[in-house]
Amino acid sequence: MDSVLREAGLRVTRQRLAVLDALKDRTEALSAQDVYHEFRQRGESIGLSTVYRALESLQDAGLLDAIDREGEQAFRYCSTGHHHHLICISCNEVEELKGTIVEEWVERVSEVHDFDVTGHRADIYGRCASCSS
Amino acid sequence: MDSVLREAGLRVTRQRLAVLDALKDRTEALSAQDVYHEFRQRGESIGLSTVYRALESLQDAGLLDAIDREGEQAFRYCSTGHHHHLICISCNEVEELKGTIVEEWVERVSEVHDFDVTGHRADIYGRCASCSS
DNA sequence: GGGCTAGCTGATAATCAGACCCATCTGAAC
DNA sequence: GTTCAGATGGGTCTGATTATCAGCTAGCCC
Repeated sequence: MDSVLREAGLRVTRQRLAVLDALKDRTEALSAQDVYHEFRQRGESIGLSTVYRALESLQDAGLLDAIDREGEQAFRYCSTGHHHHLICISCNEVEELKGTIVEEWVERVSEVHDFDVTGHRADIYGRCASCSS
Repeated sequence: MDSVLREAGLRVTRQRLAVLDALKDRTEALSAQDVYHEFRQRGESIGLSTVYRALESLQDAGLLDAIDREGEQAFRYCSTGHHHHLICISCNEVEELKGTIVEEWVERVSEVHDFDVTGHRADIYGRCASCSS
């Protein structure tokens, strides 16, 4: 676990490891507030600012993906490589979607519109099988 | 202009007309704050809450499209019918993208993952031809 | 192993979009 | 014209995120 941080050029600290650990092995996305409160409930000490900073640097390092939630950002430990998300608005469960259809679309649009594309987002929201039953 | 509001089941008020007017004939997206400050600078009186409410109800009525901007929502007067956006991060210019590729993708994913889809977003960000030169 | 220092932490304050409240106002239906 | 549900304004509140800054510490050098 240390190595992932080190490779990303980040100093290995207790707090970063704790944040990474809280997101690892989870398929749902958590916001900074979620993570912070989870720590507090467990009696672990961490600063709110630190949680924000840890999430940001882990995202920059490509270890976490940010997911837009109504009014706040949530983060998920994701595989590397570009992908999209299937997000359950009920339980926050997130599935990764791999594939090239969207990328091909972006490529085509960028050419047709003479647009210098810097990014795109394509996410699907809804209810997962267990939440919609 | 009145008729669009009336058809949407909204009462025709000076403020709603003003907000609609501020967005109409513009291709870029404006946030509630943008709209509010534009009014204030012109010396027109309107409440901030009213701007928020007007934008919300106009969006609900399908007259405006919401666009996610870093930390805030922006709105654009858009054609009816589902479409996606090509957003210039430099000048906020927005182009509408029609097409069914994304919808087909969503449809397929929804079936494969047994997901009750309630919405999706597929927007492309970058620099328009004139901003990238 | 000890010291040094850039990078990190944490508490608090500041900021900023947006929601809420409530007294007042006004379209529009009669 | 009267009526009143829906709309407005603005002040206050909330909740997420960012800035500040003094103190701490990981990791490098000796």
